[in-house]
Parts: sequence; structure tokens; C-alpha cells
Amino acid sequence: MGRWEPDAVGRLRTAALELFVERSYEQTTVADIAERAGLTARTFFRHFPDKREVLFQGSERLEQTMVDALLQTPDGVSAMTAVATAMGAAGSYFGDIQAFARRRRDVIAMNAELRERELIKLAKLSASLADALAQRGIDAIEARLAAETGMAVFRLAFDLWLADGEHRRFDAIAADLLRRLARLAPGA
Amino acid sequence: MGRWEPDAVGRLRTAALELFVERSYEQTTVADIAERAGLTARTFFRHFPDKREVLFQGSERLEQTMVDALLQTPDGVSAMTAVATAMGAAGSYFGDIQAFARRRRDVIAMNAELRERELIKLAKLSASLADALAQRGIDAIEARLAAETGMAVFRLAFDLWLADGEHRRFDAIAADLLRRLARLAPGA
DNA sequence: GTCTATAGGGCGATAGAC
DNA sequence: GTCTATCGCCCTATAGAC
Repeated sequence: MGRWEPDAVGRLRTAALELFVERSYEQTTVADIAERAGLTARTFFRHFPDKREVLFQGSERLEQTMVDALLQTPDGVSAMTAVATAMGAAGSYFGDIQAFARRRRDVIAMNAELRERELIKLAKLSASLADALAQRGIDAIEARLAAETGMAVFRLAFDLWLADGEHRRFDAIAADLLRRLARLAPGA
Repeated sequence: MGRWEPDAVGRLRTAALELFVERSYEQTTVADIAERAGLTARTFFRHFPDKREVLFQGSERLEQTMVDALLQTPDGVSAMTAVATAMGAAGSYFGDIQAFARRRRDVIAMNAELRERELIKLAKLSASLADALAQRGIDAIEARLAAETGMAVFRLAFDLWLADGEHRRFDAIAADLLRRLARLAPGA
């Protein structure tokens, strides 16, 4: 046993989600979160740059997973195929955390600031995918177009994945949406 | 002459953009903005729900313009064609405000909170377009897919429109990107 | 760990326009 | 009288500085 209880970050994360569910994000102060985790507000801010981030830290790992998958696709595959592969990797990453993801989604849906933060995380992810595509020799604009479009599919797939009664895996839903998109696009 | 100088909102907007350019968003307090506009901080918050919003209020009009254009497309046009029409309306709406838009873009690019706010405005726009499409009888998921994809194109087109040396109109750029997207998508 | 500036909300007062 | 835009003062929580 060390001098402190272990896993301060994990305890803060758990405490935060619990409190946000119990009494909403706005009605929870950083001091409340820290107290439940047995820490002080000052300690909270040493682990998270701001109050919102306690729900979002960890997205770097998803990003890395998707970028890695994209970069490992064989040479010569199309931009959209590479993006589809990255989406498949996200599916494996998500696995069966639906119950947790649903609680988290509900908290985020109720608060504008949290929705903003979620969007910027996805925008970062999009930029990383575009970089990775460009790194593979794809034209810069085409790379951004494919990445942004891919993220549009990602957002919608994530939403559907968490919908009531949905039983398919994330990547199956994403693949289905990509197919529908292909049918949609030629009209322009 | 009334008791107060007219157009408090306009004065606050101008003062804010000036100060953000002069000394950055972070280094400008709401009191600074209000002072330059000849008002107090309390009055600022009566017109804008928060400090960020002073740069974004007005986006409702763009949204209305695009939704109206979308709804006025003839019956039977495809989802992507309707979205393309909305994009064309946005082009007319933007007209020749490039100089202003560039200053605004530079301020926003320098601050994470402002980027977040911009993203949520675009997400709202996307949701409105999806609603409008659904209202026209398009399947709900297809509507969201088309709207999200359209917004991906919108974001990129806006970016390119403000790039140095760009001389085309916004809608010309958007139309070009939609064409490129159509070529990209079938690969999936 | 303490100290502080700023965001942003609540409530009431005021001074015009009508 | 009402309605509306402004200001003043109080407050708390966030988040950064020291």
C-alpha cells in the first residue's frame, strides 16, 4: 500500500460520471467530484485541464487505434477503403462498453458545453485521419474530404450503435452506412 | 435621440472583434468589451449568453437561408442535390465578406473554446438540414447521412474559400468538392 | 496548497419610451 | 401605468498564478 489510494484519475472519472448522472453536470462542482474521490479540487486540476475533460480523456487511444489501422492498410487502397478500415478498428476498440457509453452519452446530451467538447474531439480525430491519409500519398484535399466524410459516418454510426434495441456491432453499422453513402453520393 | 446610443449589440460585436484581434480572446475580458462599447459587463450578458457567443450570434440567419433553399427544391430531387442547393444559397449569403470572415477565422483558430463553439454551430446547421430533408420525405438515416456529409463539404469549402489566393465564390468551391466526393465514395 | 481574476447568474433599481 | 434597456451589487465556481 502506498501513501495514497491508487488510481486517482480513475476515481475522479468514476466519481464525476456518478455525480453527473445523479445531479447533472451543471449542479456538480469540481470540489464535489474531488471530495467523492477523496481528493481536493486542486488535485483534480492537476489531472484534468478543465472540468469537462474528465469525461473525454482517453480519446487519444481511440485516435491512435484508428490511425494505426489506417496506416497499416495495404498500399494502393482507396481513401474511403482506408477510412472504412479505421472504422472497423474503432469497432473492436469499443467492444461491449455500450452500457457505460450510454450513460456517458446521456450526460453529454444534456449539456451544451459537453457537446462542444465532444465535437472538438471528433474534429481532432478527423484531422488525424486526414494527416494519416496524406502521409500515404493521398492528395491533401481528397484526404480531408475522405476523413471528414468518414467522421460524419462515424458520428452517425456511434449514435445508432447506442440506440435502444440496436444489437449489431459498431463496425457493422458503420460499414452499412458507408454503403448507403456510396449510393447517395453519385447524384451530385 | 433616445436615452442610449443605438445598436448596443452591434457595438459590442465590433468592440469584441477589435479587441480579440488586438490582444487575443483570452486577454480580453467582458468588461473590456463592454467598456469600449460604452456599456457595462452586466449589459453584455443581457445580449449574449456568454463571452464566446459575441462572435457567433447571427448564424441563425445562415441556417434559415440554407433550410429555405433546401425546402424550395422541386419534389423528387435527390438528398445530395437538395444539399448542394442549400450550399449554393450559402454562397450567395456569404457574398463578399471574405475580409471580415478572415479576421474572424484567425481569432477563432487561435482559441480552443471558440473552435468548439464553431463546431456546435455547424452541428446545429447539420441537424436543421437533416430535419428539412426528413420533412421532404427522405428516410431519417439517409437524411442525416446526407446532411452530415454536406456539412463536411461545407466546412472544407469554407476553409478553402478563405485560403490565400483563392478567388472563386464559395458555392463554386463547394460544388467542386461535391463532385470530388462523388468520385471518392463509390470505392467503399 | 493558497490566493485571485474572471465568467456568469440573481435580483433590484433606474430612467426613459409608449 | 407598462415595457424595456441599462446599471449596480452580490454571489459562486472555474481555472490559472504564485
